[in-house]
Order: sequence, then C-alpha cells, then structure tokens
Amino acid sequence: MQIVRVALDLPLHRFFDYLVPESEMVSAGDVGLRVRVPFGRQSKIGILVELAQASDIPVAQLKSIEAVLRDLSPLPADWFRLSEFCAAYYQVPLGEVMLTTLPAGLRRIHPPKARGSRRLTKAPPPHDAPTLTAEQMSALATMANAGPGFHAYLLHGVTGSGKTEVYLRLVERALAAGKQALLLVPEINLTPQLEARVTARFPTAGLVSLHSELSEAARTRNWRAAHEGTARIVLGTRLAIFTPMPELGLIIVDEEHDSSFKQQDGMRYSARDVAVFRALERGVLIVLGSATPSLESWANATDGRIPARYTLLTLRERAVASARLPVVQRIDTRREKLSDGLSGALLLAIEKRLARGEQSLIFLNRRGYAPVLACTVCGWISHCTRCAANLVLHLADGRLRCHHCGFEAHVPKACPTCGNQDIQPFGRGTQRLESILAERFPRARLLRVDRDSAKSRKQWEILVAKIYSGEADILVGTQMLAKGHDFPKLTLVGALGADAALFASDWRSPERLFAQLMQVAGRAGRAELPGEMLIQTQFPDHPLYAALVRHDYPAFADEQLKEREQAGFPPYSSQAMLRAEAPQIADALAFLTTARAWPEAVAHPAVTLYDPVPMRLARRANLERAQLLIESPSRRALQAFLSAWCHLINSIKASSRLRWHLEVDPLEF
DNA sequence: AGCACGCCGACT
DNA sequence: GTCGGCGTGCTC
Repeated sequence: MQIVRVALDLPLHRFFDYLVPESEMVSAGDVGLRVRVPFGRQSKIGILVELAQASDIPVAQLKSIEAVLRDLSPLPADWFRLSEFCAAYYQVPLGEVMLTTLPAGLRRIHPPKARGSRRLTKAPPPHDAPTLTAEQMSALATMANAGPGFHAYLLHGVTGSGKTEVYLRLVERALAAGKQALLLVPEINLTPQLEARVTARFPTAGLVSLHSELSEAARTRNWRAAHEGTARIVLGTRLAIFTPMPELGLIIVDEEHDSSFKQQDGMRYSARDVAVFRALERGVLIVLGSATPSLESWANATDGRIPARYTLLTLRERAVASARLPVVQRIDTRREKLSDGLSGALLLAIEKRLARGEQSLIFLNRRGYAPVLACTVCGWISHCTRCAANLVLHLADGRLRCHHCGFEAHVPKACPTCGNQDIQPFGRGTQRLESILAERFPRARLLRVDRDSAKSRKQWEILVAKIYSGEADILVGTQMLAKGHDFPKLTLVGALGADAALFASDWRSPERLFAQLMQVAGRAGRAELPGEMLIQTQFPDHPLYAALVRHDYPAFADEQLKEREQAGFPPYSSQAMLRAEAPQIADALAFLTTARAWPEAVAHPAVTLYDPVPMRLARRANLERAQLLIESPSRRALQAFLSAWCHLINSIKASSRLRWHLEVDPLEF
C-alpha cells in the first residue's frame, strides 16, 4: 500500500500521512497535486508533498485519501521552495503557507460556481511606445548588459520620471524572450489604470490581474492561467507573489516602499521581500521602483558595507518635458496667529487658484470632524469604552466613532458626567476643515476625499471623475488622495498637521511622512501648469522638510540611515515582535514574560530580548495588548533563534482567551 | 484551527 | 433532573 505525506491548513508544524487506495495510484510526478483527505470527522483539501516509504504512525491507524485532484497540474518545485522559505522565515507551518496562498477556489471542497459572464476588458486603443529619455535608456541598457540570471535593481525616480515606461520596456523584453512577467502593485485603486495601460501595450499577452476584489471564481481562473502559462503577464497586489509561473523571467515591484505590500494578519509577510527571494531562487531579474524607496532598499542599493544586493538606477528628470517639480515651501506657523488652523499664506495661495480657475488640495491625514469631544467644565473626553483611544467626532452623521474598533455612539447633548451643555470639539479633521474652507470661500466648490466620503469603489470613482473634470475647486483629503491620480488642474497642495509624525514614538514615521509628502507634492502641477506645495509647520528647520524643499530624497535617506545605524535599528539590525492579547493585560504580559524567561533566550549571545511592554494602543476591542521586541545584528542568528524559540512558545500553556503571534520584520510599533 | 469529550453552574 | 459554559486533547 502506498503512503503519502500531505500538507494541511493547520497551525501545526507537521504533515499527515495517508494511504493511497489502489484506484488512485500516485507516482513521483504527482507530488504537488491537491488531494481530498478525511480529517477528524470532516474532509479537507491538502497538498501532496511527498511519497513516503513508511510512516511513524502505525499503518493500521492511517486513513485513505478520498481523491487525488487532477484538475490542476502539480504545483511546481520552485513554488514549494518559495513556500518553504516563507514558512521558515516567517515561522509559519508549511501547510498553512501552501494552502492559504492558494486561491480560495482551489482549497475548498465545494467552490462556488462562476456566476454571470466573464467581465470582458474592453480593448483599449492600441498604445504606441513613447520615446525614451536618456536616463530611461541608460537604465534599460544597464539592465540589459547584466545578462541573464538574478539581478536586483532599485529604480529610484521621482513622480512623472517615467518608471512605468521602463517597466513596460522590460516586460516587452521578457515577452520577446518567451518569458512571463510578474508586476506587483500596492493598491487595488490603481490596478485598473495600470492594467489598461499594460493591456494597450501588450494586447496579445493574455494579461491577468490578481487582487482581493476579484470574485473567487475570477481569481481562480486568472491564477490558473498564470500557472498554465497562457497568461504571460500577471498584474497583482501582494498576494500575487505566490502565483506559480512556469516561465517567470521578470518581477517588478512598483512603489516598493508601500506598506500595503506587508500583510498585517495571518502570515505577516512582506511581498516585496518575498519577491526578492523568489527572483533570487528563480534566477531572474527583479526591479523595485519608487520615488521614495524604503530605507531598507535604499541601504541595500547604496551602503557599500551591506553586502550589496541591489544596483541603484536613478531617473532625475520628468519624462513629460513640460512638467516641472512643484516648488515646495515651508510656512512657519510659530510666527503668526492661525485662523482655524490656516495660515495667511495658504489662504492667499488658495485664493489665487480660485481666481485662476485652478484646483487646490489641502492634505490632512485625520478624518472626521474633530479627533475628540471634551467637556470644558469637568474635563470629560469622548473615549472608546473598548479601546485605549478617543472617539472621533463625525458631525456629518452626528456620531462619535472609534477608528480602531468601529464602536459608534450618538453625540451627547450634554456632558455625560457633569451635565454641562457646553461640550466642545477639539482639534480638526477633514470634515471640519471642509466646513471651515466652505465658510471662508463661499463660492468655491469643495470636495472631501477620505474613507468616509469614498467608502465604496463606486463613490471613489465618482469623486475622482469630479476632480478630473474640474467640478471641484478645493479638495480636502487624506492620504487616499496622495496616490497615483493625476489631476491636470491641480496646482496647489497645502499640508496640515504633518509635524505630528516628526516626533512620533514609531521611529519609522519620518520615513513614512517624507514618502507621503513627496507623493502628495507630486499631485501638483503635472500638466502644463506649474505646481506649488505649502507645508505648515512649527519646525521649518527640520532636516526632513529641508530635504523635501530640495526634492532631495537621498539626503533625507542618508541622514535617516545614519540615525538608524547609531541606534542599531533596521536595516542595521533585524527585528521580530512577539505580541499577545488577552482580556487582562497581566495575562498578556505574563505570557510574554514566560516566553522571555527561556534560559537560552536570556543567555543568547547575538540576540537581545527587550522587556515585554503594553502596546501603544494598549487596548483594542476590549483586548489588552502587549509586545516583546527581539533584535539581533545578524539576521541569520535571529532566524536560528526564532525557529528554536517558536517551539517553546507553542508549548506555553496559556488561557484560551489569550492570542499571540510572532511578526518578523515588523513595520509598526 | 475545528471538533470532540468532560466536568461543574442556572434553568425549562 | 438537563442545557451549556469553556478547559484539554487529538486530528494521519
């Protein structure tokens, strides 16, 4: 009787052995097929990972496979190695990696049937390749001269410098060489545009997209086309990095610094990092592109002491000849009394745009009307009963809302503790800013773009269309507006409340702030009209703003890297975070303390374990949260430590209401 | 993770 | 007298 090992989607670091019935003979070539197996009193889909000679389990106790699913050709060896890498690097059971990265339609026993017709992508008008700039040509030449095999490039180019055109030429080459290309993008918001552009250029390449907004059936269909090789181009968000592609020849990660490449639940992987591993393992070209690369990537490309992994390619000039970089200026808000948070200079600049019929965007990364409601008599403030956070006032629908757990309450008419009627909103969010501006510019047409006004994809598209067609004069928006879209009439960007990120406790926040401001600045003046950005700040001399004024990402990055090196932070060390949550903070802390007390951990020469501490948002949805940082100058040492430590953590018996997870390379603290 | 079994509190 | 809480243990 044949025995096979099967990987199942379970939080267990082991496989399960099954017998193969005579009717289902399997051979070595069948490794990588999906199988249906009895498990407990249910059936599960698993992946055949090995033909076994014998089992540790007495044969009498083995059950038989119910079916070998041959509707899909076996998952290839390189897909196995990719899964194994993730399992080892992120400390996740291999079965969980293999099954959860598969489209849901392939891991379910009864996947829903595809309904309705296939959405036909209307053939866009054929698109001719534009002429390349000298910089684009030189970047492409560098990559072409490197020859076949693994090469990693960091393509650093400001907004409008034509990174996309470089990608397209690389795709063209890959297709011509009979290879498949994988293009990763951060947000589904931008996928359709890029998809249209790529399809216009390569109408016969059978491009498929893969992102979470696709129906289960569509995702399975597209994934299958990539796996079978009929789709030559795959365009997708982070989950697409796991798509098997038999003739993969090129990986591109656009906006590589974007945090949406990092999965924040389940297996907390970085699709960008996984992409680099995959390119290395497959021996193919990978390009990471960004106007504001992550400092990790920047160091990999510029710090000679780090065993260089990437080659830096720079695009300095804008590809659209008429477009200029926006003029960035700081407005020192210590020198004047602001009216409703707005400086005279900004108001004047908006006024000018209104007179010229151009658009202004006021960027404020805080939605709602005001971040908190407070009683001026007794000091009561609106806080969430379930979280260690304030309830944000949303005046538009008269509610107090928690941005962390979704809790909602009516706005009280009087103070709940002292009965005082004079309760006041404190601070400003986008809603309040919108009404302030409406009052100040009564004839201007205002449009607010944040997660509240653009809840659905449809609403978002309507807003974008309105902006594009010039139906709005002043836009008030959060980071939602920072990405991707070009609005031809937009010539002014005002940034409010940016200072908060300068001194935030998360040492990565300056990096994020710089990227964000650079990105919004890029919204201004992309067409024939020159753009201007005004940053209201109390710290105009801060080096971050100084670098921004000069559009000098390298200066900013190098300064940040120096600080990181002195502090021993990534990329000059590797980190992992163990987090626990429980109804009582003491339980969460006790769990972490137990984990930390492991003798090998205490004594480990190359690994530092910090004290368990409550998280910054210490309570969320009635769960108290704590975390423990693990750090090492050597990634290898950290990895070795983590894999041993994980076994111990798994054996800690804690209350069933305690949940924990380990995150490798955490981005947020 | 599911899903069983198993042993103590408030209800038809 | 039972229904049901979630603690423990197992799944090839």
